Amino acid sequence: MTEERRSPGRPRSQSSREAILTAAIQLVAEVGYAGLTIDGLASRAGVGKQTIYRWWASKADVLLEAGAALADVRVPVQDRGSYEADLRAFLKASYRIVNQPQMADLLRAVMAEAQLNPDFGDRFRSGFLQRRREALAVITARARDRGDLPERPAPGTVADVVFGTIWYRVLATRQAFDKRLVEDLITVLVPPVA
Amino acid sequence: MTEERRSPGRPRSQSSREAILTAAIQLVAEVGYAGLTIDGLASRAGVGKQTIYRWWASKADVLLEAGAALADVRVPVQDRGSYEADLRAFLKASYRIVNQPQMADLLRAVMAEAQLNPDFGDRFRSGFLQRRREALAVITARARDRGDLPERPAPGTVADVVFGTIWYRVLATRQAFDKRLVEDLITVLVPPVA
DNA sequence: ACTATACGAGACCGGGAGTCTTGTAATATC
DNA sequence: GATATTACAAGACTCCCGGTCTCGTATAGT
Repeated sequence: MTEERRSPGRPRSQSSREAILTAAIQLVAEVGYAGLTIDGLASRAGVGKQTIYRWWASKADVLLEAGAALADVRVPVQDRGSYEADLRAFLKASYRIVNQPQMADLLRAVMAEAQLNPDFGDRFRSGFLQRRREALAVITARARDRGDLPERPAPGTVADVVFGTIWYRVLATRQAFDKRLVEDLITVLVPPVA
Repeated sequence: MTEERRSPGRPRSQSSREAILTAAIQLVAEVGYAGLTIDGLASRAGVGKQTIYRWWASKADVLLEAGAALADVRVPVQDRGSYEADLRAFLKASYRIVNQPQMADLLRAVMAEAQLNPDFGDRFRSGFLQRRREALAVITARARDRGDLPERPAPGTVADVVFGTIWYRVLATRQAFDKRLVEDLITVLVPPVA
């Protein structure tokens, strides 16, 4: 599909790219997002500042790409037979991602930057948040076809509740996203017997 | 209760304090939190920078205090007879606060800063987020006494779901917190018949 | 060979955060 | 009233960081 037309000139250095992504994840964990500087990132990665600016629009875009690599644990959307089973699988995959060591710090940094930098905010919403909602929408759409989906709340509200609760724990209470929360969310979103 | 022991020296200027809080709210709406500078804030308020640094630890602390003033619409905790009625009153009061003109921008700024500045994050959590949770806890505790509270989810999860969903809309989707969401949250949290 | 692009290194500039200084104003105590 | 104490507005000052630019070099296609 992506048969890249090779243009003349020196090609992009993949080793530099990976060094930058790795250094970004490390540095956010070490010094926090506020302490993360482009100079520090460049020196840790052993690259020139210009190499960062050439490929990314901001520190946050570097982190977003690093996070995508860190979380390529694809959220499963296979049919598990029922809305409840599908939802449980989705939630478990989500906490597997969120509970990765440096992932919470990374998510906090990226969400913060999205509030400060409107352009990045747009990229973050359309390139990350929206994709997560669409993954969940596959599950609710299937449940609707199956006749499995409760009347209320609307699928959009399901997404608001699921992602809202997870993000709130990451940003606000800093509690772990544990299996207990998975079951509580299912209790709340899947009607008892119907 | 607060019979302040007056110390010698010129007292704090209340007019400067109010000018700073007002200017902070205006400027966040005008130039965004990222564009809000201490110099700009001081000059808009007609005060010296030192006056800001003397009373607040950061821009975000100014905003937090300004927001408290803006939202002194106290969330009602009167007993309305049932868990559902109490919860509905709480949610309606919450959206009345969140939907104030400059409130969403202010909340976004403060939550972002809480991720960047750990010290402010602690103050924000204990001085704001925790208080909101406690207000809601009054309602769930009363429901428990009344025999009105569902077994699941636990009160803590109720708070996670309520505040999480609201914050997610503010930070992520930027959808309005409307009456539709109030009813959806009640549908989700209050069991149909019990 | 020639052109085009990327690279690491680092100089450079502008702006904002935070501190400090100066001269003045307001209050308590004597 | 005199003195001590604290707050005030204004602005100078330093430091650090983001972002751009320059330089010499490296790696590709033509």
